[in-house]
Amino acid sequence: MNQPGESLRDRKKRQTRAALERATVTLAAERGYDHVTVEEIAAAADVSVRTFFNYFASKDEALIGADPEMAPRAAERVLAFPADVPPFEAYRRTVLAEITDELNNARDLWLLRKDVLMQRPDLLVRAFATSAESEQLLAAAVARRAGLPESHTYPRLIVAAGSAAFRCAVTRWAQDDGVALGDLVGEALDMFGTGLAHAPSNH
Amino acid sequence: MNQPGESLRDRKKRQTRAALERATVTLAAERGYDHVTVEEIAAAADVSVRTFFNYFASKDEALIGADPEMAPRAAERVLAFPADVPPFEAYRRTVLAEITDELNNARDLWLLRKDVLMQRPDLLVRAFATSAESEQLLAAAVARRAGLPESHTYPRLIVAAGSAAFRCAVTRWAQDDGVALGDLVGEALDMFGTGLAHAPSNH
DNA sequence: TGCAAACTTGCAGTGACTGCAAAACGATCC
DNA sequence: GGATCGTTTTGCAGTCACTGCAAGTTTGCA
Repeated sequence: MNQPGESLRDRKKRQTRAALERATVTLAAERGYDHVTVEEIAAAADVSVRTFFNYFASKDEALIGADPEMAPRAAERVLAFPADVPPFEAYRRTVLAEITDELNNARDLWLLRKDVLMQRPDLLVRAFATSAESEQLLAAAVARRAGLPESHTYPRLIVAAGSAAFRCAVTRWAQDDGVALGDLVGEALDMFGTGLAHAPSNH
Repeated sequence: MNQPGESLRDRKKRQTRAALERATVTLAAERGYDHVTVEEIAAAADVSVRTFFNYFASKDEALIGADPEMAPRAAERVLAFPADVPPFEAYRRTVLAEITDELNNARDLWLLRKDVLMQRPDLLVRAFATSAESEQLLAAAVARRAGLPESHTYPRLIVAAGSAAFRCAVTRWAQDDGVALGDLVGEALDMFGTGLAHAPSNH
């Protein structure tokens, strides 16, 4: 018995991963990130500590909910846009689409993460460290769209700009209330698109 | 007895810090970052493990040689440019000046670091996580130059772009041989300055 | 010389993370 | 409805980064 692409096993794995992510975020939001041990997280998700580390390489990763499928999916998205969409624009739309999806699926978790990240901004950066290979994958996709070699600086900068935009946006999102995260990311990416050389006026 | 700004104590502290940094980088380059323990590093620098952690909050920090004086110094530099230099340009020149200084003082260490970072690119990102407060400080300086409130996105993006540019540049520097790091960083910052919307042609 | 402040050190403890080998579990084939 | 095989979970023992604390040592200064 085996639905194409979703066996019992697969379903259980997704559930376990989700439970661990959720436990990490909620506990961290309640008591503060480093007043929660992996042992407690594992207990809350009803698995052993060792299993926690089978799913996430670190506590940091679990907090951010690092999803191994995200990078390949995003890369596909980048490549799927019609040929006349410029590479930066394709990347921009991909990022915004991913964020929209993510917030639709797990807005509550992000609201909790916000609280955690507000107190420990470094976790945001640290969490992105994991994604070195993900960045590589995305950069390759952007490079292909741009007709440039993978080794070129441009696609890497685009991807790095995406991380930077996201980081800044989350930081602001955590401070200002009532702004949509997607809007903030979009705004930041626009600035990267048009260039930082000219300062915006202080209206 | 006390030269203005450089007592015996201060000198010793700088020496210890430098010795720890050097020991970390050389040992990591020789054997690989995670085949070196803090205990060994401390021994090589002739201090106790506990002292290591009095100087660096983590092994990562020691590898990168995180300098607590760098951020304030850079902030001063940003503010020191004549008033007609636009904020992004001031930041750009500051970054390039810092890199030049750093390479002049410790080029050998950076060549070793290059090897380590080539094998563990995530360390570069992780090391930048430490500097959350440094970024804050720099962003404030840029904001002041731009006549914008500290909470504005623009100065934060500039600083984030600086990190991104540096990261990308080091990565390329580690791969291509015979390029100057400063040039790579300058090139990347120029792209951020003029905007990423238009892809460079593949000559 | 002697006191106070700043540094260094050892120690004991916590907790993240890993490798390994055994047990539990799910898929598959007869 | 097993027997079997690959996958996942688990416990366990061990390593190592990192912390707080309470001496001990060194430096700055009067």
